[in-house]
Amino acid sequence: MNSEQSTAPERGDFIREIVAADLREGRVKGVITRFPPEPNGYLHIGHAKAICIDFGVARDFGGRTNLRFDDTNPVKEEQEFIDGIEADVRWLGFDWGKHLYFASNYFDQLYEWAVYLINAGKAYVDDLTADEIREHRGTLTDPGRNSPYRDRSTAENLDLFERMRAGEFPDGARVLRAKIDMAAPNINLRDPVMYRILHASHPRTGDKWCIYPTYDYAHGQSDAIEGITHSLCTLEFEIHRPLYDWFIENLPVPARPHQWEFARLNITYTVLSKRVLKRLVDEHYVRGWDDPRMPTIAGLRRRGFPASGIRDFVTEVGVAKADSTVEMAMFEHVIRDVLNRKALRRFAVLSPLKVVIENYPEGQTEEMDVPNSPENPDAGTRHVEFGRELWIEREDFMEEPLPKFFRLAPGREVRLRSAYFITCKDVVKNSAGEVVELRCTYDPATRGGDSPDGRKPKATLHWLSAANAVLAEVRLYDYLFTRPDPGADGDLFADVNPASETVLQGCMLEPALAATPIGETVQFERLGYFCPDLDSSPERLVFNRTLTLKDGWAKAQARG
RNA sequence: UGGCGCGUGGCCUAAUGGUAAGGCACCUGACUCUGGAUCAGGGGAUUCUAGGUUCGAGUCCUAGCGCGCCAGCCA
Repeated sequence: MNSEQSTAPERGDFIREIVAADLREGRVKGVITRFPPEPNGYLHIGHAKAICIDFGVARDFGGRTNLRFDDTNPVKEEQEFIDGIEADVRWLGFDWGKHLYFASNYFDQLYEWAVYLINAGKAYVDDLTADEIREHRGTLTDPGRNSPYRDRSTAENLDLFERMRAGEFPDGARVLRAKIDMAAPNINLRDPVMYRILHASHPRTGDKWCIYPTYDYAHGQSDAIEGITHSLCTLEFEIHRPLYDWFIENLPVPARPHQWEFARLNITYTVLSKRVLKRLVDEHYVRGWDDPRMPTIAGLRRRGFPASGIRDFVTEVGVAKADSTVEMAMFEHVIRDVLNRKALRRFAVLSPLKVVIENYPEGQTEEMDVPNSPENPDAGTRHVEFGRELWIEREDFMEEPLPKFFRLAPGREVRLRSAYFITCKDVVKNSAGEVVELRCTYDPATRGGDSPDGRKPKATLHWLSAANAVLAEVRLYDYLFTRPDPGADGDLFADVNPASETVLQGCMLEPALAATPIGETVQFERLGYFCPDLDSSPERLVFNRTLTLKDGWAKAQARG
């Protein structure tokens, strides 16, 4: 995925146009981008957009992409997240080769450069507390005031900074700040903090450091060290660019990376904020970061959404600078498009209703040939056992059919897919009046699903032989939130959809489905796309519904 | 209120000064052994507003309005 020698697209999104121009006009000789996650949680589909852009742009111009962890805050970061993020990027289909880096690799260099700035009179140690610093910063409209420690001598700054590093001071006692302009209209330029004291051990550097660089100080220089030509990120960092540029211009860095910002992804009926996702996990609204309802990469994977579909979605959405919220329907459309072409068809009955074929010989079975994929004849056919006792979907029968209901009803004939036409002769009920069994007859002349006399039933049902269907649990998923704009009028957590998961027991599957590998999504005919859950085992099959099929009947019903 | 950015059908995106285009969604119809898929068609935009430059403006200029982001020792 990263080694294609391709030519630049003649016209792409605004970022690709910039890159093409930089190449054409000789500002850069090649293209190196980077994907820079902080390992403080799991990646979500918003990150997938960034990943596709970072790796996609480099690939389109024959360049390369580094995976660099921006691990500058050890109190929030964990090895678990590093591992998870690597796995997610890889699963999405991207390869950083040997270019795996960590901002923490540059801690020594960053420290040296901090000293360089102190010597240049452009950084100072501040003894103000966090509250005092905030107070001195001013507001959006009022300029800030200089710290009383702003004009310390270089010698004193050097001494204090060295002692900060040596661990002489407790957390929060002092910080190193860039000396820029406390009256700058851009608040990021009001003497931003470069280093803070954090007596915390780091997943990578252990206890070597007790002072850590801030993201603002570390990011641009890390890009410079790696020779990143185009530092792509989301819009909220736009206002920080002048600060990155200030560091780059005032430090003897080996290269001058340029940052370009694009709008982050938003999708209706879900939320793409690490902070909120973490709360959903911590407060048990979901079972974990990889819960199939989560918009995390791990959740999407577990839910059965193919990586290629996620990539296609990002392409479909495009890259621009205007804030936008994409409808979930667009995501689902792209996923269905991929799955319709790729997914093998299988039979499964989620809510089984017994059917007895009265005129079918007792004890007889047949192997029916059923296509694996009508979209792709090369996928061949498989055998599905037919017998006297069958399961059909409870919803496929109505004792008193509504006007536009085409499926089975007393006296009506329907087709069982790739099998026979059957006609409902009788309805068996229990003492509560519930339908528990249908007595039907079949037409032996319709074997395979076609009638020699040209009869065409208005409905075709999926079915399973009661004798060999296997039992499974099936989990149905719906939107995580009840409204397209969760939290828009108040508490976001009050908008969590209480019916986002429905667990069905006693579902019947085609026996072959028991061997479906994790990671494969199949279509249960007429029902939707499903995949085995991580909880699934040969002893206890568990399937997730990835997505339903588009359902005109359900839509008409909902419309009334 | 200061700074930065952004305003194109319900949603996303295109146009590179020359007849506002495409996808999603929605609505018809055709076809169909998945009420799926596919195919054909349809409705829907005074390009935020007002001025200006120009033979010609979604695009350039000015002003206004609206929205987003920034006052972490988070990223």
